[in-house]
Amino acid sequence: MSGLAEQKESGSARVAESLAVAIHEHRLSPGMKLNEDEVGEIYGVSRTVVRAALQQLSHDRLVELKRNRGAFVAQPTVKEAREVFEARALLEPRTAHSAAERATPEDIEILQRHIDEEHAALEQGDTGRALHLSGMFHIEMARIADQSTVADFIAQLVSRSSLIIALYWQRRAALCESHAHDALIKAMARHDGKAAEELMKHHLLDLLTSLDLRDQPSVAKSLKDALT
Amino acid sequence: MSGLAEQKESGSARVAESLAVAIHEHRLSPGMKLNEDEVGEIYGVSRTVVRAALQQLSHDRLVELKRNRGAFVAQPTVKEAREVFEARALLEPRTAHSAAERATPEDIEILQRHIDEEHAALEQGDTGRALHLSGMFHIEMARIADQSTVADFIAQLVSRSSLIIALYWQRRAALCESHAHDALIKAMARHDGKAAEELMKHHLLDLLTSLDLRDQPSVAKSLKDALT
DNA sequence: TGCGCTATTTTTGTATACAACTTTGTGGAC
DNA sequence: GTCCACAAAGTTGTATACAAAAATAGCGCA
Repeated sequence: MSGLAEQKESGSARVAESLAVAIHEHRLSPGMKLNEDEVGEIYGVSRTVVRAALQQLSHDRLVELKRNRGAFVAQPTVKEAREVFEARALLEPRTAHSAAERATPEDIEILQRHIDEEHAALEQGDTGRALHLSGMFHIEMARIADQSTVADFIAQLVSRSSLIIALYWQRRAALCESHAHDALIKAMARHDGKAAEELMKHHLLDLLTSLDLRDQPSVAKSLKDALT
Repeated sequence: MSGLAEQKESGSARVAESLAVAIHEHRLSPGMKLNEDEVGEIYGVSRTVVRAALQQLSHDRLVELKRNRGAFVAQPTVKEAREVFEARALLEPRTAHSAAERATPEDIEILQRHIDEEHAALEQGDTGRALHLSGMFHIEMARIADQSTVADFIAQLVSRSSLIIALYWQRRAALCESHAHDALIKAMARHDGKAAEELMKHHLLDLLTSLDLRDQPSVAKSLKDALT
């Protein structure tokens, strides 16, 4: 599938996607400087497209742009982490409610496939892929709810959550215990909106409490930030 | 204030802001093509900064970017309009609740000033400014709630709402009857979170029902769209 | 006259060149 | 030896030049 079929997306989209994956997988550390020339060299593109990609990632809050200073991998603070999950708590439970009421058998099938792949990835120890699929589950749910505007917000929040989880992860088992997703899909299969809403609410709470948000991130943006 | 004091923001931010205002004030019609050379000439900047501005506006959903085709002023569909207000209904009532509980006397003062200016603008017939201030009221409320992540979403939704209202506006009086904001500020002054939440919920419902979302937008994207 | 193909023009996508700013390194004064 | 000023290097911000794609116009043909 990655041979020569797709060539439609623009260069900046490709670079942004690749950088986003690298950030999610924690290969790019929070706070790391993203030099435009360097990135351009790596992907074989000019600074023009690198800048477009960085601007896009900046809007997704995966990188922070500082005027005349450059782009840095975002380093969500504890406050920001809480805010992201509070925003999700506002959006996702009622979206799950709608999704449960609207879900078709095909939708359930798609979600079930996501869960199965997630399980497989976890068993193989590929936590990065499991995390990605776990996020896709949430995004797919918003799509089922037929709320593309909310879905866009959720997609952004899920993306930021991945970075947050990578930063503040406390215990591996809490990654997004597929039990929660299993229960959710069952509620959706029987179109039990209220149950889905409650399950999602508690799922997000569990996710939040599984993070260690007591102290500041360990990696500082700069030495000054760390030593003052 | 517009003489020579501020010169800090980048060119693209300035262009984006100016275009956004023009779109909100309906001076740029939905569907209108935004030629990069033309825009650049108007603002005396190169296409480079115009493209950056357009990309930013695209992320705010105020313009639509079509690959190899260019940028067009967004033309929200009826479905999109409903979705925007449904998203606001998810976010704003509970944000108003938090804001009411946290609001300081200074916060109330700021909001009151917004309302006063809004009243003044309405009496002067400057509906564009009134609409802008009305939106600022909602954004300020999210700021008071100390939820900058949610505030960013609300800011984007308010911005899109302005365009939607400009498109689907039915009756002038419904613009954002300041009565609703007056009642909200009173609830906040007495830190009545529950009341603020309910008021916001109904305010948004009123806003939505004041729009004429029965049929498609009247302005076509191009002459061809209109005549074929 | 109407249709379809090709050539031209226009516009966007990308690369490169230059200017402005920030940071860093060096040297001198105290 | 420390601090400040200034110069040098490096990076970002912007403008321009070129390539690729789309829109348009002109022509030939039925």
